[in-house]
Amino acid sequence: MALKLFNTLTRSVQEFAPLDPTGKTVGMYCCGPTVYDFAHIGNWRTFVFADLVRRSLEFSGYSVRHVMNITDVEDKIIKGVRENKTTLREFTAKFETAFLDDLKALNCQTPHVIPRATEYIAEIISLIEKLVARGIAYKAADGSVYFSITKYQGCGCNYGQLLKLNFDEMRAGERVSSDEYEKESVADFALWKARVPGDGDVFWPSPFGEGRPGWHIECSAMSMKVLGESFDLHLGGEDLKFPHHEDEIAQSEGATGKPFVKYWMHGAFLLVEGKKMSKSLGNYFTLRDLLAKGFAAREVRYLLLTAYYRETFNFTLDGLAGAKSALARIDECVSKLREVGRDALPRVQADQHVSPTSLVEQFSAAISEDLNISAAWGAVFEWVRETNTKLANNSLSATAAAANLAAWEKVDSVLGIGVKTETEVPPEILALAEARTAAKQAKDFKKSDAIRDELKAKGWVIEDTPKGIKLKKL
RNA sequence: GGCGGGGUAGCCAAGUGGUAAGGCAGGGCUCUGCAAAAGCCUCAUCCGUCGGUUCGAUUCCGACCCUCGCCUCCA
Repeated sequence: MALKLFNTLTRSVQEFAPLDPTGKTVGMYCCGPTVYDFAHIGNWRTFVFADLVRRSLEFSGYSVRHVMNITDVEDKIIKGVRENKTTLREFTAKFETAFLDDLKALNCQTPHVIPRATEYIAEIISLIEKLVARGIAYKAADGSVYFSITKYQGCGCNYGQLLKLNFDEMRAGERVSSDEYEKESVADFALWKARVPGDGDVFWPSPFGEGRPGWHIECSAMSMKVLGESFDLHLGGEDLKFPHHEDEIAQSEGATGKPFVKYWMHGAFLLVEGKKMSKSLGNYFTLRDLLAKGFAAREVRYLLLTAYYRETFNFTLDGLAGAKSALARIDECVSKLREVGRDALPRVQADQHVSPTSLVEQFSAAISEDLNISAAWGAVFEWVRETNTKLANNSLSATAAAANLAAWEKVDSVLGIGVKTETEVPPEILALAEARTAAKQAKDFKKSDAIRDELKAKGWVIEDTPKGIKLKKL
Protein backbone atom coordinates (compact mmCIF):
# COMPACT_ATOMS: atom_id res chain seq x y z
CA MET A 1 0.00 0.00 0.00
CA ALA A 2 1.43 3.36 -0.99
CA LEU A 3 2.50 5.48 1.93
CA LYS A 4 1.03 8.96 2.02
CA LEU A 5 2.54 11.71 4.13
CA PHE A 6 1.78 15.34 4.80
CA ASN A 7 4.48 17.56 3.34
CA THR A 8 4.79 20.96 5.00
CA LEU A 9 6.41 22.25 1.82
CA THR A 10 3.32 21.65 -0.30
CA ARG A 11 0.88 21.78 2.61
CA SER A 12 -0.76 18.62 1.35
CA VAL A 13 -0.79 14.88 1.82
CA GLN A 14 1.35 13.34 -0.89
CA GLU A 15 2.22 9.86 -1.94
CA PHE A 16 5.77 9.26 -0.78
CA ALA A 17 8.28 8.68 -3.57
CA PRO A 18 11.98 8.75 -2.70
CA LEU A 19 14.62 10.54 -4.77
CA ASP A 20 16.45 7.24 -5.22
CA PRO A 21 15.78 6.17 -8.83
CA THR A 22 15.46 2.56 -7.70
CA GLY A 23 12.89 3.72 -5.17
CA LYS A 24 14.44 1.78 -2.33
CA THR A 25 16.54 3.96 -0.07
CA VAL A 26 15.39 6.98 1.86
CA GLY A 27 17.54 9.66 3.46
CA MET A 28 15.95 11.04 6.59
CA TYR A 29 17.21 13.78 8.88
CA CYS A 30 15.69 14.74 12.19
CA CYS A 31 16.85 17.73 14.19
CA GLY A 32 18.28 16.28 17.37
CA PRO A 33 18.64 17.63 20.87
CA THR A 34 20.60 20.57 22.11
CA VAL A 35 22.41 18.94 24.98
CA TYR A 36 22.26 21.49 27.78
CA ASP A 37 19.69 19.66 29.95
CA PHE A 38 17.68 16.44 30.14
CA ALA A 39 15.15 16.11 27.33
CA HIS A 40 11.55 16.64 28.41
CA ILE A 41 8.36 14.89 27.42
CA GLY A 42 7.70 17.45 24.67
CA ASN A 43 11.06 16.69 23.09
CA TRP A 44 10.25 13.02 23.35
CA ARG A 45 7.05 13.43 21.46
CA THR A 46 9.07 14.64 18.51
CA PHE A 47 11.63 11.86 18.70
CA VAL A 48 9.01 9.16 19.10
CA PHE A 49 7.24 10.70 16.10
CA ALA A 50 10.47 10.56 14.10
CA ASP A 51 10.85 6.92 15.13
CA LEU A 52 7.32 6.22 13.94
CA VAL A 53 8.13 7.78 10.57
CA ARG A 54 11.26 5.69 10.23
CA ARG A 55 9.54 2.47 11.26
CA SER A 56 6.62 3.18 8.93
CA LEU A 57 9.00 3.70 6.02
CA GLU A 58 10.73 0.44 6.84
CA PHE A 59 7.37 -1.28 7.21
CA SER A 60 6.56 0.00 3.72
CA GLY A 61 9.71 -1.69 2.43
CA TYR A 62 12.17 1.19 2.25
CA SER A 63 15.70 1.06 3.46
CA VAL A 64 16.11 4.16 5.59
CA ARG A 65 19.30 6.04 6.36
CA HIS A 66 18.39 7.92 9.51
CA VAL A 67 20.48 10.85 10.68
CA MET A 68 19.97 12.79 13.86
CA ASN A 69 22.38 15.49 14.95
CA ILE A 70 23.50 16.51 18.40
CA THR A 71 23.76 20.25 18.85
CA ASP A 72 26.66 20.49 21.25
CA VAL A 73 27.57 24.15 20.89
CA GLU A 74 25.06 26.91 21.46
CA ASP A 75 24.28 29.79 23.86
CA LYS A 76 22.72 27.78 26.66
CA ILE A 77 25.50 25.23 26.50
CA ILE A 78 28.14 27.91 26.75
CA LYS A 79 26.32 29.35 29.72
CA GLY A 80 26.26 25.93 31.35
CA VAL A 81 29.96 25.41 30.72
CA ARG A 82 30.72 28.76 32.31
CA GLU A 83 28.49 28.22 35.33
CA ASN A 84 29.75 24.71 35.98
CA LYS A 85 33.38 25.68 35.38
CA THR A 86 33.80 22.70 33.12
CA THR A 87 34.71 21.98 29.53
CA LEU A 88 32.33 21.94 26.60
CA ARG A 89 32.83 18.25 25.97
CA GLU A 90 32.41 17.27 29.59
CA PHE A 91 29.26 19.33 29.96
CA THR A 92 27.57 18.08 26.80
CA ALA A 93 28.67 14.44 27.20
CA LYS A 94 26.54 14.02 30.30
CA PHE A 95 23.35 15.14 28.61
CA GLU A 96 24.17 13.43 25.35
CA THR A 97 24.58 10.09 27.13
CA ALA A 98 21.35 10.63 29.06
CA PHE A 99 19.56 11.49 25.85
CA LEU A 100 20.72 8.39 24.02
CA ASP A 101 19.86 6.22 27.02
CA ASP A 102 16.35 7.67 27.15
CA LEU A 103 15.97 7.27 23.41
CA LYS A 104 16.74 3.60 23.81
CA ALA A 105 14.43 3.27 26.82
CA LEU A 106 11.61 4.61 24.66
CA ASN A 107 12.49 1.92 22.13
CA CYS A 108 13.34 4.42 19.41
CA GLN A 109 15.58 2.92 16.77
CA THR A 110 19.06 4.34 17.03
CA PRO A 111 19.80 6.63 14.09
CA HIS A 112 22.45 5.30 11.72
CA VAL A 113 24.50 8.47 12.00
CA ILE A 114 24.55 10.83 14.95
CA PRO A 115 26.78 13.76 13.99
CA ARG A 116 27.89 16.31 16.56
CA ALA A 117 28.03 19.93 15.49
CA THR A 118 31.51 20.40 16.94
CA GLU A 119 32.83 17.63 14.72
CA TYR A 120 31.57 19.34 11.58
CA ILE A 121 33.16 22.76 12.03
CA ALA A 122 35.16 22.36 8.81
CA GLU A 123 32.00 21.55 6.81
CA ILE A 124 30.19 24.46 8.43
CA ILE A 125 32.98 26.87 7.56
CA SER A 126 33.16 25.72 3.98
CA LEU A 127 29.40 26.08 3.61
CA ILE A 128 29.59 29.65 4.94
CA GLU A 129 32.46 30.37 2.55
CA LYS A 130 30.30 29.23 -0.34
CA LEU A 131 27.54 31.57 0.74
CA VAL A 132 29.99 34.46 1.12
CA ALA A 133 31.43 33.71 -2.32
CA ARG A 134 27.96 33.78 -3.80
CA GLY A 135 27.32 37.14 -2.18
CA ILE A 136 24.47 35.85 -0.05
CA ALA A 137 26.36 36.13 3.23
CA TYR A 138 28.36 39.04 4.57
CA LYS A 139 30.70 39.80 7.43
CA ALA A 140 29.41 42.56 9.67
CA ALA A 141 31.27 45.10 11.75
CA ASP A 142 31.00 42.94 14.85
CA GLY A 143 33.00 40.20 13.13
CA SER A 144 30.06 37.84 12.73
CA VAL A 145 28.89 36.49 9.41
CA TYR A 146 25.22 36.88 8.52
CA PHE A 147 22.94 35.47 5.90
CA SER A 148 21.31 38.16 3.78
CA ILE A 149 17.74 37.37 3.07
CA THR A 150 17.43 40.25 0.63
CA LYS A 151 20.37 38.99 -1.46
CA TYR A 152 19.02 35.48 -1.34
CA GLN A 153 15.65 36.61 -2.59
CA GLY A 154 17.44 38.71 -5.19
CA CYS A 155 18.75 35.48 -6.73
CA GLY A 156 15.19 34.44 -7.37
CA CYS A 157 15.03 32.22 -4.32
CA ASN A 158 11.98 31.89 -2.16
CA TYR A 159 12.36 32.66 1.54
CA GLY A 160 9.21 31.50 3.28
CA GLN A 161 8.58 28.08 1.78
CA LEU A 162 7.37 26.41 4.91
CA LEU A 163 5.03 29.13 6.03
CA LYS A 164 3.75 32.48 4.87
CA LEU A 165 5.93 35.26 6.11
CA ASN A 166 5.12 38.92 6.20
CA PHE A 167 7.99 40.82 7.74
CA ASP A 168 6.11 44.12 7.66
CA GLU A 169 3.42 42.68 9.87
CA MET A 170 5.71 41.13 12.41
CA ARG A 171 5.36 42.73 15.77
CA ALA A 172 7.27 45.97 15.89
CA GLY A 173 8.29 45.93 19.55
CA GLU A 174 10.03 42.61 19.35
CA ARG A 175 11.82 43.48 16.17
CA VAL A 176 13.64 46.27 17.90
CA SER A 177 14.61 44.26 20.95
CA SER A 178 15.91 41.40 18.86
CA ASP A 179 18.02 43.73 16.79
CA GLU A 180 21.08 43.57 18.96
CA TYR A 181 23.63 42.67 16.34
CA GLU A 182 25.20 44.64 13.53
CA LYS A 183 22.99 43.05 10.92
CA GLU A 184 22.06 44.82 7.71
CA SER A 185 18.48 43.71 8.08
CA VAL A 186 16.49 42.48 11.05
CA ALA A 187 15.54 39.22 9.41
CA ASP A 188 19.14 38.27 8.62
CA PHE A 189 20.49 35.51 10.81
CA ALA A 190 23.96 34.59 12.06
CA LEU A 191 25.97 31.92 10.29
CA TRP A 192 29.13 32.50 12.29
CA LYS A 193 29.13 34.24 15.65
CA ALA A 194 32.30 36.17 16.43
CA ARG A 195 34.06 35.22 19.63
CA VAL A 196 33.09 37.27 22.66
CA PRO A 197 34.73 37.15 26.14
CA GLY A 198 31.79 35.21 27.61
CA ASP A 199 32.45 32.30 25.24
CA GLY A 200 35.51 31.27 27.28
CA ASP A 201 37.35 28.46 25.50
CA VAL A 202 34.48 27.77 23.18
CA PHE A 203 35.63 29.09 19.82
CA TRP A 204 37.22 27.87 16.62
CA PRO A 205 39.49 29.61 14.16
CA SER A 206 38.03 30.42 10.78
CA PRO A 207 38.69 32.60 7.74
CA PHE A 208 36.17 35.03 9.25
CA GLY A 209 37.97 35.15 12.57
CA GLU A 210 37.58 33.22 15.79
CA GLY A 211 34.08 32.28 16.73
CA ARG A 212 31.47 29.57 16.60
CA PRO A 213 28.75 28.44 14.22
CA GLY A 214 25.19 29.74 14.28
CA TRP A 215 22.54 27.17 15.07
CA HIS A 216 20.85 26.93 11.69
CA ILE A 217 23.99 26.37 9.64
CA GLU A 218 24.94 23.33 11.72
CA CYS A 219 22.00 21.30 10.50
CA SER A 220 22.51 22.31 6.87
CA ALA A 221 26.17 21.34 6.99
CA MET A 222 25.67 18.03 8.77
CA SER A 223 22.63 16.86 6.84
CA MET A 224 24.16 17.62 3.44
CA LYS A 225 27.49 16.10 4.39
CA VAL A 226 25.88 12.82 5.44
CA LEU A 227 22.88 12.58 3.12
CA GLY A 228 23.93 14.66 0.12
CA GLU A 229 22.89 18.07 -1.13
CA SER A 230 19.36 16.89 -1.84
CA PHE A 231 17.64 14.32 0.30
CA ASP A 232 14.19 12.92 0.98
CA LEU A 233 12.90 13.71 4.41
CA HIS A 234 13.56 16.27 7.08
CA LEU A 235 11.67 16.13 10.36
CA GLY A 236 11.36 18.21 13.46
CA GLY A 237 8.97 19.84 15.87
CA GLU A 238 6.55 22.35 14.37
CA ASP A 239 8.18 25.20 16.24
CA LEU A 240 11.28 24.64 14.15
CA LYS A 241 9.51 25.50 10.90
CA PHE A 242 10.50 29.06 11.41
CA PRO A 243 13.12 30.21 11.60
CA HIS A 244 15.25 27.09 11.90
CA HIS A 245 14.01 25.01 8.97
CA GLU A 246 13.32 27.97 6.75
CA ASP A 247 16.89 29.11 7.33
CA GLU A 248 18.23 25.65 6.63
CA ILE A 249 16.51 25.73 3.26
CA ALA A 250 17.85 29.19 2.53
CA GLN A 251 21.43 28.30 3.46
CA SER A 252 21.45 25.00 1.67
CA GLU A 253 19.71 26.02 -1.51
CA GLY A 254 21.58 29.32 -1.48
CA ALA A 255 24.88 27.45 -1.39
CA THR A 256 24.14 24.59 -3.79
CA GLY A 257 21.45 25.96 -6.07
CA LYS A 258 19.71 22.61 -5.73
CA PRO A 259 16.48 21.67 -3.98
CA PHE A 260 17.41 20.80 -0.40
CA VAL A 261 14.69 18.48 0.92
CA LYS A 262 11.76 16.83 -0.86
CA TYR A 263 9.47 16.23 2.11
CA TRP A 264 9.32 18.18 5.34
CA MET A 265 7.35 16.74 8.22
CA HIS A 266 6.59 18.47 11.50
CA GLY A 267 5.36 16.99 14.74
CA ALA A 268 2.82 19.08 16.63
CA PHE A 269 3.33 20.52 20.06
CA LEU A 270 2.66 18.81 23.33
CA LEU A 271 0.91 20.47 26.25
CA VAL A 272 0.97 19.15 29.79
CA GLU A 273 -2.30 19.32 31.70
CA GLY A 274 -3.56 21.72 29.03
CA LYS A 275 -0.73 24.20 29.41
CA LYS A 276 2.56 24.85 27.80
CA MET A 277 5.16 23.07 29.82
CA SER A 278 7.18 25.20 32.16
CA LYS A 279 9.20 24.57 35.26
CA SER A 280 7.31 27.22 37.21
CA LEU A 281 3.94 25.57 36.54
CA GLY A 282 5.25 22.27 37.84
CA ASN A 283 4.17 20.53 34.66
CA TYR A 284 7.64 20.01 33.31
CA PHE A 285 8.49 16.33 32.99
CA THR A 286 11.55 14.55 31.78
CA LEU A 287 11.38 10.84 31.02
CA ARG A 288 13.31 10.27 34.23
CA ASP A 289 10.66 12.12 36.24
CA LEU A 290 7.97 9.80 34.88
CA LEU A 291 10.00 6.68 35.50
CA ALA A 292 10.50 7.85 39.07
CA LYS A 293 6.71 8.00 39.42
CA GLY A 294 6.57 4.30 38.62
CA PHE A 295 5.65 4.42 34.97
CA ALA A 296 7.48 2.36 32.39
CA ALA A 297 9.11 3.94 29.36
CA ARG A 298 6.97 1.79 27.06
CA GLU A 299 3.86 3.24 28.69
CA VAL A 300 5.13 6.71 27.91
CA ARG A 301 5.88 5.64 24.36
CA TYR A 302 2.41 4.20 24.00
CA LEU A 303 0.77 7.38 25.24
CA LEU A 304 2.87 9.56 22.95
CA LEU A 305 1.84 7.31 20.09
CA THR A 306 -1.89 7.42 20.71
CA ALA A 307 -2.46 10.73 18.99
CA TYR A 308 -2.06 11.88 15.43
CA TYR A 309 1.30 13.59 15.03
CA ARG A 310 -0.10 16.69 13.36
CA GLU A 311 -2.31 17.65 16.26
CA THR A 312 -1.50 19.17 19.58
CA PHE A 313 -1.36 16.52 22.23
CA ASN A 314 -2.36 17.09 25.82
CA PHE A 315 -0.16 14.98 28.04
CA THR A 316 -1.58 14.26 31.49
CA LEU A 317 -0.65 11.92 34.32
CA ASP A 318 -4.22 10.58 34.24
CA GLY A 319 -3.74 9.86 30.58
CA LEU A 320 -0.53 8.04 31.37
CA ALA A 321 -2.32 5.92 33.96
CA GLY A 322 -4.93 5.10 31.32
CA ALA A 323 -2.19 4.21 28.89
CA LYS A 324 -0.81 1.78 31.42
CA SER A 325 -4.16 -0.02 31.64
CA ALA A 326 -4.63 -0.10 27.91
CA LEU A 327 -1.19 -1.52 27.39
CA ALA A 328 -1.81 -4.17 30.03
CA ARG A 329 -4.78 -5.33 27.96
CA ILE A 330 -2.58 -5.84 24.91
CA ASP A 331 0.11 -7.52 27.00
CA GLU A 332 -2.41 -9.95 28.47
CA CYS A 333 -3.68 -10.94 25.06
CA VAL A 334 -0.25 -11.35 23.51
CA SER A 335 0.99 -13.34 26.45
CA LYS A 336 -1.95 -15.75 26.23
CA LEU A 337 -1.39 -16.04 22.51
CA ARG A 338 2.23 -16.88 23.15
CA GLU A 339 1.25 -19.70 25.52
CA VAL A 340 -0.93 -21.28 22.86
CA GLY A 341 1.06 -20.55 19.73
CA ARG A 342 4.70 -20.33 20.70
CA ASP A 343 5.71 -23.72 19.33
CA ALA A 344 4.01 -23.20 16.00
CA LEU A 345 5.39 -19.69 15.48
CA PRO A 346 8.63 -20.54 13.60
CA ARG A 347 6.72 -22.78 11.18
CA VAL A 348 4.11 -20.09 10.54
CA GLN A 349 6.70 -17.38 10.08
CA ALA A 350 8.59 -19.53 7.61
CA ASP A 351 5.47 -20.13 5.55
CA GLN A 352 5.39 -17.47 2.84
CA HIS A 353 1.90 -18.43 1.79
CA VAL A 354 0.17 -17.23 4.88
CA SER A 355 -1.99 -14.37 3.72
CA PRO A 356 -1.90 -11.17 5.71
CA THR A 357 -4.42 -11.10 8.47
CA SER A 358 -7.06 -8.44 8.71
CA LEU A 359 -5.06 -6.94 11.56
CA VAL A 360 -2.08 -6.31 9.33
CA GLU A 361 -4.26 -5.12 6.47
CA GLN A 362 -6.23 -2.67 8.55
CA PHE A 363 -3.12 -1.53 10.32
CA SER A 364 -1.22 -0.85 7.09
CA ALA A 365 -4.17 0.98 5.62
CA ALA A 366 -4.29 3.27 8.64
CA ILE A 367 -0.55 3.93 8.68
CA SER A 368 -0.52 4.59 4.94
CA GLU A 369 -2.91 7.47 5.44
CA ASP A 370 -0.36 9.91 6.77
CA LEU A 371 0.35 7.76 9.81
CA ASN A 372 -3.17 7.62 11.18
CA ILE A 373 -2.03 6.01 14.37
CA SER A 374 -5.37 6.35 16.14
CA ALA A 375 -7.09 4.28 13.49
CA ALA A 376 -4.17 1.85 13.68
CA TRP A 377 -4.71 1.38 17.42
CA GLY A 378 -8.39 0.92 16.71
CA ALA A 379 -7.48 -2.04 14.51
CA VAL A 380 -5.20 -3.40 17.22
CA PHE A 381 -7.85 -3.26 19.94
CA GLU A 382 -10.50 -4.79 17.74
CA TRP A 383 -8.09 -7.62 17.09
CA VAL A 384 -7.44 -7.94 20.82
CA ARG A 385 -11.15 -8.31 21.51
CA GLU A 386 -11.67 -10.89 18.76
CA THR A 387 -8.59 -12.81 19.83
CA ASN A 388 -9.64 -12.81 23.48
CA THR A 389 -13.04 -14.20 22.54
CA LYS A 390 -11.43 -17.01 20.58
CA LEU A 391 -8.96 -17.71 23.36
CA ALA A 392 -11.76 -17.80 25.89
CA ASN A 393 -13.71 -20.47 24.05
CA ASN A 394 -10.62 -22.42 23.01
CA SER A 395 -11.37 -22.05 19.33
CA LEU A 396 -7.83 -21.01 18.48
CA SER A 397 -5.44 -23.73 17.25
CA ALA A 398 -1.72 -23.48 17.90
CA THR A 399 -1.22 -22.60 14.24
CA ALA A 400 -3.89 -19.94 14.31
CA ALA A 401 -2.44 -18.50 17.50
CA ALA A 402 1.00 -18.42 15.91
CA ALA A 403 -0.40 -16.67 12.84
CA ASN A 404 -1.90 -14.05 15.11
CA LEU A 405 1.37 -13.68 16.96
CA ALA A 406 3.22 -13.24 13.70
CA ALA A 407 0.72 -10.56 12.69
CA TRP A 408 1.16 -8.80 16.00
CA GLU A 409 4.93 -8.84 15.64
CA LYS A 410 4.63 -7.28 12.21
CA VAL A 411 2.40 -4.56 13.53
CA ASP A 412 4.63 -4.05 16.53
CA SER A 413 7.61 -3.51 14.26
CA VAL A 414 5.99 -0.11 13.69
CA LEU A 415 4.51 0.50 17.12
CA GLY A 416 7.61 -0.62 18.99
CA ILE A 417 5.65 -1.40 22.11
CA GLY A 418 7.25 -4.81 22.53
CA VAL A 419 6.29 -7.15 25.29
CA LYS A 420 6.30 -6.54 28.96
CA THR A 421 9.46 -7.95 30.41
CA GLU A 422 8.48 -10.66 32.83
CA THR A 423 9.68 -9.67 36.24
CA GLU A 424 11.37 -12.47 38.09
CA VAL A 425 9.17 -13.51 41.01
CA PRO A 426 11.18 -13.12 44.25
CA PRO A 427 11.32 -16.22 46.47
CA GLU A 428 9.51 -14.37 49.24
CA ILE A 429 6.56 -13.63 46.95
CA LEU A 430 6.54 -17.14 45.58
CA ALA A 431 6.48 -18.56 49.11
CA LEU A 432 3.50 -16.37 49.99
CA ALA A 433 1.69 -17.46 46.84
CA GLU A 434 2.28 -21.09 47.71
CA ALA A 435 1.08 -20.52 51.27
CA ARG A 436 -2.08 -18.97 49.85
CA THR A 437 -2.70 -21.90 47.56
CA ALA A 438 -2.27 -24.27 50.50
CA ALA A 439 -4.70 -22.25 52.63
CA LYS A 440 -7.14 -22.19 49.74
CA GLN A 441 -6.99 -25.92 49.31
CA ALA A 442 -7.59 -26.28 53.05
CA LYS A 443 -10.65 -24.03 52.49
CA ASP A 444 -9.15 -21.51 54.90
CA PHE A 445 -10.33 -18.61 52.76
CA LYS A 446 -9.84 -16.07 55.48
CA LYS A 447 -6.15 -16.85 55.52
CA SER A 448 -5.83 -17.09 51.75
CA ASP A 449 -7.51 -13.72 51.30
CA ALA A 450 -5.24 -12.19 53.92
CA ILE A 451 -2.22 -13.45 52.03
CA ARG A 452 -3.66 -12.06 48.81
CA ASP A 453 -3.96 -8.65 50.46
CA GLU A 454 -0.43 -8.93 51.71
CA LEU A 455 0.81 -9.72 48.22
CA LYS A 456 -1.05 -6.74 46.86
CA ALA A 457 0.54 -4.52 49.47
CA LYS A 458 3.89 -5.80 48.26
CA GLY A 459 2.99 -4.88 44.69
CA TRP A 460 1.93 -8.26 43.32
CA VAL A 461 -1.48 -9.32 42.05
CA ILE A 462 -2.43 -12.95 42.16
CA GLU A 463 -4.99 -14.41 39.81
CA ASP A 464 -6.60 -17.83 39.79
CA THR A 465 -6.81 -19.24 36.32
CA PRO A 466 -7.96 -22.67 35.12
CA LYS A 467 -4.29 -23.55 34.76
CA GLY A 468 -3.36 -22.46 38.25
CA ILE A 469 -2.25 -19.21 39.79
CA LYS A 470 -0.72 -16.29 37.95
CA LEU A 471 1.43 -13.64 39.57
CA LYS A 472 1.67 -10.14 38.14
CA LYS A 473 3.84 -7.28 39.22
CA LEU A 474 1.92 -4.05 39.51
C1' G B 1 -1.36 42.81 14.47
C1' G B 2 0.22 38.69 10.72
C1' C B 3 0.07 33.33 9.87
C1' G B 4 -1.50 28.40 11.16
C1' G B 5 -3.96 24.39 14.17
C1' G B 6 -8.21 22.87 17.25
C1' G B 7 -13.35 22.61 19.40
C1' U B 8 -16.69 14.93 18.67
C1' A B 9 -19.44 11.17 25.32
C1' G B 10 -16.74 12.12 32.36
C1' C B 11 -11.50 12.08 30.11
C1' C B 12 -8.29 10.89 25.72
C1' A B 13 -9.10 10.32 20.54
C1' A B 14 -10.38 8.59 14.97
C1' G B 15 -13.77 9.41 11.10
C1' U B 16 -17.52 10.23 7.14
C1' G B 17 -22.29 14.25 2.36
C1' G B 18 -26.50 9.24 4.27
C1' U B 19 -26.87 9.18 9.99
C1' A B 20 -20.66 8.49 15.03
C1' A B 21 -13.72 3.67 15.27
C1' G B 22 -10.82 2.72 19.46
C1' G B 23 -8.81 3.44 24.58
C1' C B 24 -9.40 4.96 29.88
C1' A B 25 -13.07 5.66 33.58
C1' G B 26 -18.32 4.13 34.76
C1' G B 27 -22.39 0.31 34.64
C1' G B 28 -23.93 -4.93 33.82
C1' C B 29 -22.53 -9.97 33.36
C1' U B 30 -19.19 -14.55 33.23
C1' C B 31 -15.41 -17.95 35.34
C1' U B 32 -14.44 -18.06 40.80
C1' G B 33 -15.15 -20.01 47.74
C1' C B 34 -14.57 -14.83 47.10
C1' A B 35 -11.68 -12.04 43.80
C1' A B 36 -8.81 -9.93 40.08
C1' A B 37 -5.07 -4.17 36.48
C1' A B 38 -9.04 -12.08 33.76
C1' G B 39 -12.79 -12.12 29.90
C1' C B 40 -17.41 -10.52 27.43
C1' C B 41 -21.37 -6.92 26.97
C1' U B 42 -22.93 -1.86 27.59
C1' C B 43 -22.11 3.38 27.50
C1' A B 44 -22.80 10.29 22.18
C1' U B 45 -30.54 10.69 18.77
C1' C B 46 -25.42 13.36 18.31
C1' C B 47 -20.10 15.96 16.69
C1' G B 48 -18.63 24.81 19.75
C1' U B 49 -22.87 28.57 18.25
C1' C B 50 -25.93 30.68 14.44
C1' G B 51 -27.17 30.85 9.43
C1' G B 52 -26.70 28.86 4.17
C1' U B 53 -26.24 24.90 0.20
C1' U B 54 -28.55 19.83 -0.13
C1' C B 55 -33.57 14.93 -0.48
C1' G B 56 -30.08 14.62 3.57
C1' A B 57 -24.35 17.96 7.07
C1' U B 58 -20.98 16.42 12.48
C1' U B 59 -18.76 16.16 7.51
C1' C B 60 -19.33 21.61 2.27
C1' C B 61 -19.85 27.33 2.54
C1' G B 62 -20.29 31.95 5.60
C1' A B 63 -20.34 34.53 10.20
C1' C B 64 -19.44 34.38 15.26
C1' C B 65 -17.59 32.43 20.10
C1' C B 66 -13.80 29.74 22.65
C1' U B 67 -8.93 27.62 22.70
C1' C B 68 -3.80 26.46 21.33
C1' G B 69 0.64 27.40 18.65
C1' C B 70 4.26 30.17 15.51
C1' C B 71 6.02 35.20 14.40
C1' U B 72 12.11 35.65 19.86
C1' C B 73 16.03 30.45 22.16
C1' C B 74 12.52 26.38 21.98
C1' A B 75 10.68 19.56 19.96
